[in-house]
Amino acid sequence: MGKQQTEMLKGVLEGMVLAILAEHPAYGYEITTRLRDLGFTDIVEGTVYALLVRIEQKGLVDIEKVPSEKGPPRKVYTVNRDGNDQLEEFWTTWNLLADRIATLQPKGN
Amino acid sequence: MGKQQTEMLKGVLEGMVLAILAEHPAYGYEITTRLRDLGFTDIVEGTVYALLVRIEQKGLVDIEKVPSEKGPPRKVYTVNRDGNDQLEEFWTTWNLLADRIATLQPKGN
DNA sequence: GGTTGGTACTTGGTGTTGCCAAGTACCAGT
DNA sequence: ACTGGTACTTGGCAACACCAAGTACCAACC
Repeated sequence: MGKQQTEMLKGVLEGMVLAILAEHPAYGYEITTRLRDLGFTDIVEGTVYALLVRIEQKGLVDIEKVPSEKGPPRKVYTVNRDGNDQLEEFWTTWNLLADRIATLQPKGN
Repeated sequence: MGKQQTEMLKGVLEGMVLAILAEHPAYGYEITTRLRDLGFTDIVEGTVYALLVRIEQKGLVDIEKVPSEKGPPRKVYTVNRDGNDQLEEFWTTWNLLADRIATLQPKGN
């Protein structure tokens, strides 16, 4: 996919990752593959890890290190209270935006 | 609205402006007020003008200078062929994204 | 007749965010 | 030993929206 989707992801990817983590705790690599399964085939690992660092620094998640049998230890992320608040805010903002944009879309017109 | 919406607008605002221009040609100040009417009350003038310069340089619009009775001459923008292509691509990308995000939203699930 | 206020566009700098590219580390199977 | 999958890190880059201030033009007002 082109640059267009890249730009559109800005500000959205964080919410998506929080949403994924809200389903159940997960670690970076797992999240990446989950996103790929969702259709975001060209989201790069580095992007996800950087994002995880960011939401960690914002204090939206708790972290636990869990040893893996297949490689380095996993950093398992769990959304905490602040993370849930942020996630809710994300959904309201998103829905608002989506509604407004729908107004502009020449579909039902 | 907060930073969240700001980030979400990235890559979306351009499409919205193209969509507005596709309804009928318009000039910067007009587009800004139109966006405000749509609910984007805190979109700043400077942002819109900068965006217009960008889509002009990308060759997505044609420009005509029209004198105004109330101030400096208006730069009236019209979407051209490339602009329309871009707009269509915007809608498909947007709809795809919206669908995928809907998957993650714990509403109908 | 200078000042205010609305119209209309410009410009330079900033912060956030996702991408890119390369690297580290660990382990299993060949 | 070597490849390949798992798992995380890091440094530099580009795009985009915001911010702040400025220019310019005109009408109306006191």
